[in-house]
Amino acid sequence: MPEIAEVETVRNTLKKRILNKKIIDVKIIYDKIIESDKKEFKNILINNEFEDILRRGKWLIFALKEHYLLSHLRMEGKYFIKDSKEEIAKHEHIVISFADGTDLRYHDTRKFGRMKLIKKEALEKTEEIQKQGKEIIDEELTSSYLLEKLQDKKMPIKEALLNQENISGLGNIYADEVLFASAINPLRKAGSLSKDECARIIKEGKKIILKAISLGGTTIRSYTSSLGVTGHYQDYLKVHKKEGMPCPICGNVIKRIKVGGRSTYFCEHCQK
DNA sequence: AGTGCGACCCGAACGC
DNA sequence: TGCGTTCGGGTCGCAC
Repeated sequence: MPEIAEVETVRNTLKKRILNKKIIDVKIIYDKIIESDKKEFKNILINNEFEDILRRGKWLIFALKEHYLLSHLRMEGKYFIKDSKEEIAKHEHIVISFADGTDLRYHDTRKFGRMKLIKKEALEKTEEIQKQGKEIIDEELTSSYLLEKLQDKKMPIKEALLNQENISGLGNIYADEVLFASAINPLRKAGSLSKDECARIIKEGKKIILKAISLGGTTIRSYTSSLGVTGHYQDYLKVHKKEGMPCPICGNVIKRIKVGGRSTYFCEHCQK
């Protein structure tokens, strides 16, 4: 699933449902999801409680008493809240049971998601967190910052936007949308962008992501974020998944190409 | 260092 | 209907 808008939606939804409830049981059904020690995972979680849920880039960060549980949903990870009495469904890999008779269940069809338990003081030293670039919605993200990150890079700008070390929070869908809104061709060499073009990416990126967050993210195919929340940003997509359809600005046909192995949709006429 | 590609997984969509 | 193929809202690791 996750791009930043979806992860933020999950965070906001879960915060209302699971904070400060005592954890009484943990079932690990598919253990490769957990990158840290599996025994410790259970031991630390049981009798603990979630005090808060934070986010850094696409990482969800569940705050326990002395630890953080880092969770990355990758392509299709979802969280559901269910009655503990309900049978474990297919693709539910981690089940965290609370004292009030409800479960937080991690569901991941493709098993790409990852979880990792760390001590609180280790957060800033944790590689996954530490290497994240400034967030697309961070007030401190400036065109000079982006210009410097892209400097000398020969890779296509689309690929550079997907690398979370440059800017964090954009994924394949929104990268296409941001480049379209900024009138920049996805194949342009990242290092060739002007400061003004960097400013456009930031301005349009913020606008798009904030709107997507307000709409609960994007639902493509049957993806619904946790708890059956369905995003509605897909109604606003201008180029992504629109191959063969007319460009909403000039009417030319939207093209689909591969960039860095990922499907990329754009308008040749509007994006030079 | 930079780039390209397979791997991780599974199901849905697509082509015949 | 059935069957094989392709592809994907992400990221890492390995080979050049």
